[in-house]
Amino acid sequence: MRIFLVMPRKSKKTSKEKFEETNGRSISLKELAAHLGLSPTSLSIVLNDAPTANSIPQETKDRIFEAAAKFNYRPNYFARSLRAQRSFTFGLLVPELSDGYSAMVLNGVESVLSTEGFFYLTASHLHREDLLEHHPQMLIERQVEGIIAVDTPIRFNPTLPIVNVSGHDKIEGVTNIILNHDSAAKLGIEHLCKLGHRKIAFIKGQDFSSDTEIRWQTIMQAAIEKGIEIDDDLIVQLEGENPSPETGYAATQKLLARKKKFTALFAFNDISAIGAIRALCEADCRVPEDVSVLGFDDTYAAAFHNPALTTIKQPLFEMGSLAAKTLLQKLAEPNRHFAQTLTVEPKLVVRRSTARFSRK
Amino acid sequence: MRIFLVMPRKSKKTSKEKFEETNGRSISLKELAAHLGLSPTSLSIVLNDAPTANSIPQETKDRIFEAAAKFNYRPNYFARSLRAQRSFTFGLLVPELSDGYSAMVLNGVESVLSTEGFFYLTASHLHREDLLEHHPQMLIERQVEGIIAVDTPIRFNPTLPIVNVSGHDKIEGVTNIILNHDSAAKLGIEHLCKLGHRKIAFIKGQDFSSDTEIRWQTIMQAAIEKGIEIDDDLIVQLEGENPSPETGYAATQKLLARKKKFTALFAFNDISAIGAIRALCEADCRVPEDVSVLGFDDTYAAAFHNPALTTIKQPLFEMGSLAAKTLLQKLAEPNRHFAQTLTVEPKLVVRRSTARFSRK
DNA sequence: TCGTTTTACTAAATCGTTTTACCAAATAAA
DNA sequence: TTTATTTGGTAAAACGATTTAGTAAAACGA
Repeated sequence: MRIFLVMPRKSKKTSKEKFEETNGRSISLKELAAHLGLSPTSLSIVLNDAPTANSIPQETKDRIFEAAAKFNYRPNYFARSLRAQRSFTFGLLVPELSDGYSAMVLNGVESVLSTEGFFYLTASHLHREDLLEHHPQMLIERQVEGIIAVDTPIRFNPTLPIVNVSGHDKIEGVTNIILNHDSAAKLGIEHLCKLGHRKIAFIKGQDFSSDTEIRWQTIMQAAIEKGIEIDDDLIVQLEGENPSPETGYAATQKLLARKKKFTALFAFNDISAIGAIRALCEADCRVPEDVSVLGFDDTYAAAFHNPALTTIKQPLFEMGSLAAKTLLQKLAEPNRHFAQTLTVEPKLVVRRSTARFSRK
Repeated sequence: MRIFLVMPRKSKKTSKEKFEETNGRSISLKELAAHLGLSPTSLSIVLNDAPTANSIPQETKDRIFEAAAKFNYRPNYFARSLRAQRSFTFGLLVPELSDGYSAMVLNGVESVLSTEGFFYLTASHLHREDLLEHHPQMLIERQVEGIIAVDTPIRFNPTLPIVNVSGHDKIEGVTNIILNHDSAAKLGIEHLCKLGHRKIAFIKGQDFSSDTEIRWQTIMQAAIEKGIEIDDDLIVQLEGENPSPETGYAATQKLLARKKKFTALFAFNDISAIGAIRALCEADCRVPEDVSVLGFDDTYAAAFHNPALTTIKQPLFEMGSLAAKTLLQKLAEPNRHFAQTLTVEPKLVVRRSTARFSRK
């Protein structure tokens, strides 16, 4: 079955004129067929360029195309989907939209889907366990053909193709799109090392974040390789679901309360780095003169923060578009075996929040 | 027709167990009916609690409910939608997702829709004229029951209910949800006045932003009322579609190049205020000591910027939920007349980016 | 007792496509 | 001339629900 996304446009009428021609109601195949004195079957065959269409003379085809254009015929989405058992729709599971992270990924997803005639339904789970179970069910009921999860644990039976952006669980049938965390950690640690930092504090992510564990593991590894000692007192963790810098602010206050000296802070992400900078400022620590702060993600907030954040960039848009492309491929080739992980590369983006450590 | 969103849950089986009972495929009404030795009609009547259902004895009803629960029966979305001519879906038109503004509105929309069994399809137009025409068509083809537009001009024939968040065009059938811009402008201007500012610079929005014109008009009005003179040389306008602070940065550089003195800057939104602060910093203007900067929107970025932004808060989440509620009402009461505009109130949020003007 | 109403259902139409299975006429091949 | 193939279509089934228009039996009323 060939899906015709775009009807041949011969006439230059505006949508308004067409609207009036069809009296405001969209025309059905049956009506169009009646108007042409042909059967719906013939129209369907011609409009979809089905195999049988070669036996239909060009002249008839032209008549059909012309009428379809004139009446602005569009196949009814439900009828077609019911028949074909296809929805041309994906489900998107995200924690929350306004954190900057998911939105960037969605942009990438949409950029691919819109050229393929696909749409997507979004569901935010807010890290709530009940929604993590319920939303996927609802999406499946809506007949989505696949699911793209973003920073979301898979708490349901994967009966359809799934791509998980920043997913780390190895589940049959689920492709994870992940950052090369080893590289990311090395980029971060080496950058701080080169600047002379040895006492580095860390903000770990919330337990519910998919990347928390791997990021922490790789950072420890990279630190060991560089001979950096990680002091337990210099580790704090984000708490709570607030998608604003608030959590990073609170965590850093806790860190400062311990009165242990550190010259650099490696935050879990840009959002928490921004919160951290606020806490540091309030404690009369200058960034970067007294403490260097390193973010993660490179969301829009990073470049224009004051001071501009040095950060490890994740190619979020590309991760979104890769997720969409992969899922489309999975649909196109259901029997092909797909890699369980696709890896993308991070980049160090040096701005103003990190600086050489100078003993005072 | 009553739509049963939630099936009675008698058994405590996990979704996985149920999955195995039905052999992985979801069961159809016909199959379920055959299994019970009844007609599909009877099941439909009972499950939907149709008027005729009173003539069915409770015992039979129980059998039906039980079997439906046991086999985890779900009505096929396409079949039901085809028959009922309903999609339980809205279309959302946004300029872009990752600017913080649209995402907050979408959060509000989703919070309402998810309790009503509705989903939404998102389409980003990036302010491109072709997409402004094309996307609504695609959404309508997908049979959305209504459209919520966010900061988006209506370039199509409104054949279905529409709510436009921050829309200002008066179009029959379109309800605009707008901020009380008079209040907003007054809040901003009065705040700056009280702090002693008289030479105020302004960043206007891009021409494509729905709020640009009204915001500018109301600000001028408020300035006149306060006896503030607006110097043409102190007005700059955002240019380009970049959703990052970049545009505000560029605009402010242009402003500074004019070498005209000003003590406060009223930006079009938080994003551009953040860009402006960067430009001011680079020009060795301290914020707020030398120049006060006032933002607009109160997105997540505002509170934790350095310095924290004083801003005019738009209740974006509420605007989204109000939009969703209104659109649902429009569907429920197609003949009722709805107000052409619904107004929400701004709030002044005083933080650190504005301060008293002190002559040096 | 007869007619009416209520009870407990069901057959068939419908929503708007696509697909399968066919048919009649014309043309080509043997 | 007969048979096979191509041409140019169409009728009907299918997708999976809901709804309309019934029907047969039981209960009720007069």
